[in-house]
Amino acid sequence: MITGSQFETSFTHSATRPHFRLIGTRLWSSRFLARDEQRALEEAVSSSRPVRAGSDLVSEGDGTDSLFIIVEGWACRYTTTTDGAHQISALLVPGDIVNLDALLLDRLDYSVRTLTEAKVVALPRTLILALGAQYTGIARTFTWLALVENVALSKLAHSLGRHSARERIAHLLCELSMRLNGEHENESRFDCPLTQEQFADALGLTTVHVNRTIQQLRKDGLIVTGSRMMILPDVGELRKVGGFDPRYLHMDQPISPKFF
Amino acid sequence: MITGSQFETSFTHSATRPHFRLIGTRLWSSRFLARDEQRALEEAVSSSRPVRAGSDLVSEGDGTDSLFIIVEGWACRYTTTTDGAHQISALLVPGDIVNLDALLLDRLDYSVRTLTEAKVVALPRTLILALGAQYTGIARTFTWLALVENVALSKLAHSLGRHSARERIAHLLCELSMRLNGEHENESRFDCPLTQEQFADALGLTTVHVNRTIQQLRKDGLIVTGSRMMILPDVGELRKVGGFDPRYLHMDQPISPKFF
DNA sequence: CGGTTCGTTGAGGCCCATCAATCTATGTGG
DNA sequence: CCACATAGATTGATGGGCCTCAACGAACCG
Repeated sequence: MITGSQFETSFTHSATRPHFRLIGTRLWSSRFLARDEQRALEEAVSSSRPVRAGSDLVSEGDGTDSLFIIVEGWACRYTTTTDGAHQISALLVPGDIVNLDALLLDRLDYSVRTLTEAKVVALPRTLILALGAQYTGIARTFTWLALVENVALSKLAHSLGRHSARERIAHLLCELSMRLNGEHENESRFDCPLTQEQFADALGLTTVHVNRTIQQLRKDGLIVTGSRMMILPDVGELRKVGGFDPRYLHMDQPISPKFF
Repeated sequence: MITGSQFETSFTHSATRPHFRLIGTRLWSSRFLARDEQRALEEAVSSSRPVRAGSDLVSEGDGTDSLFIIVEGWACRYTTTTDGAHQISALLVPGDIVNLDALLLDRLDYSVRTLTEAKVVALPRTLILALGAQYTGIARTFTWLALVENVALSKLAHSLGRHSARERIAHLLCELSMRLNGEHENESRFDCPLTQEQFADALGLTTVHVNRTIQQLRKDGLIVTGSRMMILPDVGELRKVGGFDPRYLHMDQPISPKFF
């Protein structure tokens, strides 16, 4: 197991090839970033570092000196209670920030573990804070990212509190499809490395019940699964099942002229 | 029902008595605020405005021009799905910010309704954004607030996904006790206006089951309820039942010297 | 005094958990 | 190349936590 502090020491903050690493990330596509602010962030990011599957990027209780961004692979944020039960609070795919909280909280309340082999880059916290003090757009971007995460967590709470197993699974699959593939009317397919146990931990269920419910969805023709491949033949129908409305993801970034 | 836009028009932004309104709020006690930044915020806040119980402060889909802070009374953030089920994602007590998301999102993904008569003050969004651009501490404070809300929502998700009804109720009561009264070893009591239906909506349960579980907690001597009064005779024991660890609330604000 | 809100109680049943076993795929070392 | 180990998916039997439906009681109020 890799603790956060051991982990980040092996990053090199070379300014040699700083470009293009952030392109496509949530961070990069913020509507609040001006061109020079994007460039400043690009120069703050470290080179990418490979991480093995199943290792902890950060652990509960850590104070971490860097924010990490997933460049390749999947990870998840999760909490553990005294009784040993896990709850995954976020699935992290390429472009997502791993530990936004580390920016201003000196104690993390969750752990983050890779679900596959992954590559991550690091942004030193103090550097981001300094950039945020200098560039308004950068400060706003990180606040915006935190607010968007809030919305996603509210949605998760609603799903866990008020939806059946079938609805929860359908909703999660619609969300993953949207985040990975964007808007699709009909078929959508993506590489999904999640085990049924991880589905269970994300949805507040047991693996047994996840299994049976997925079988039911398969039988209904709503999903098709191959080895790590997830196919949603009819996204529209699956959205109805899960009560999925993509707006909460705030993936579109329309510029309302009179916003400021 | 009062929509957000109708609502905020009736605020007056007089600079006559700007002091003391924010004292005790989460916002005010941020460790990131310097003295002059506190003063700048004080001057940005409107006079307080009374709101009737059961009225919506903001509604899903709104774009709202102000942030509201509860000065008196209780409210809740909640989401509704197509099938009509409610899920409360946050209980708001005096000092809490109602709609932090409105700062940078142009579409709210939840509604906020007062649970009692209440008084709120408003902070115009554009003014906060301007202050955030000018004062680093103010920008950081709002980011910090968003991050702390993140942690609370993760905790809620864990509770909904992995805890029994008994544990969820115990946990919520411990949280409310901590937020309202601070740290208590033994007895803690507070005015609790929540109906059992609202408990149910906050905990992902039905009113019937909340009722039976509360009765069990009463029988076990863990809670005593009078008219709107909630008494926790043994907070320590109740914390064990709910698996409650107050650190996630981030209410203490220790200054780690080398944080920046 | 009738209406409304909220709390309480009972009967019945389903969704999902629990426990445990089997099956399959993958990988690893001899 | 096979024996074996391991992770993950699947299946069955059983039970319990929580939901549903429905009714009633209690407190408050115009």
